[in-house]
Amino acid sequence: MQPLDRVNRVLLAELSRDGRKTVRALAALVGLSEPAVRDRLDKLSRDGVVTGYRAVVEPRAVGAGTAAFVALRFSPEPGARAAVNTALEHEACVLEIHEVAGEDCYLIKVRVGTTGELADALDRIRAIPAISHTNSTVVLRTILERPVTVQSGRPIDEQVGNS
Amino acid sequence: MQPLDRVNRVLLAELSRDGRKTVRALAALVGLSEPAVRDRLDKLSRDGVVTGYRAVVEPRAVGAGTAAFVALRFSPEPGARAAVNTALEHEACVLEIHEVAGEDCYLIKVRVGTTGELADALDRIRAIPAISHTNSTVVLRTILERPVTVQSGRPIDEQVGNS
DNA sequence: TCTGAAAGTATAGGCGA
DNA sequence: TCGCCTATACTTTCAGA
Repeated sequence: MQPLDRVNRVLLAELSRDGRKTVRALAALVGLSEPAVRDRLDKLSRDGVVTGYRAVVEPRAVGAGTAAFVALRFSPEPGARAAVNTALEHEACVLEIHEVAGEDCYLIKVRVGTTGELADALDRIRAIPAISHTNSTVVLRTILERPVTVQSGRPIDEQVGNS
Repeated sequence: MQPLDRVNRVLLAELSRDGRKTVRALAALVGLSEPAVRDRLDKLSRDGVVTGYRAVVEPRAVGAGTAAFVALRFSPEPGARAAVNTALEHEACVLEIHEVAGEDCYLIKVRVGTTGELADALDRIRAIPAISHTNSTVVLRTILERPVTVQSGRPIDEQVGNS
């Protein structure tokens, strides 16, 4: 996980905005040949810097328009954590699980279609044995939701000169 | 925003797993011609069901390995909301802004490289005029982080028969 | 729906640090 | 050895019939 060079930062910045940009266009952008860019992309994937390419879907269009954040507490018994993780990961509506500092153990993000489905999901989550307490925050409206972005720095062709 | 038919659900399920899958491969998967699939994809983009294609980047590799959720309260003056939105959106580290039910007004998700940068970001956020109160929850470890997924239902070739 | 031209991608072989 | 190059063969896309 060494720091990325400028070329890789440009490639990542570009692909995190448009994941279908062609290798050819990327090569022209960074001033390298296509095979060189292909090699870099392969390496970024192999190294786990790029974890995948995805279509981003509007949640409301696919029955996931209702979001909530749920703070969880659970007993500190050995094995409880693994059991909780497994149970939560099997819930398709649980999109994020974060271990957090503070009184709560986990903060999770849930997406479902309706408040009724949210109620059902919470029932299932509360039924997970080790979990002792949940505290839900329902999202009324999502104002911004954007992916991790990469700062590309100055464009490649300004690298030299231009004091 | 009518409900998606089975073919579109398969296309979305596939592209949300592999956003670089070729139209040809998708066409073979759903049993339609390439132009037909191309038309469907164009329409899904036009209709806003697919909002884009992106490379997913490992946050730690690009200096965004530290996450926090920050609950915000702000004065209910007219105009305050718009000012807060604008100020938050200009912070590159603010990845999500959710308007929530409950005592807090907003719940936002922040990603930065280090806890020092987190402190700086919080200082800037607290300096936004209308904001009266912040309550941060620092993420110690992210256990799961996955995109909205689409249930494809039964595979296309099982549509008929097979009682 | 088909088909050929254009665009994009993969692979092989070679060069220089 | 590694990263990059050129050249070429192959695949995919797209527009017109």
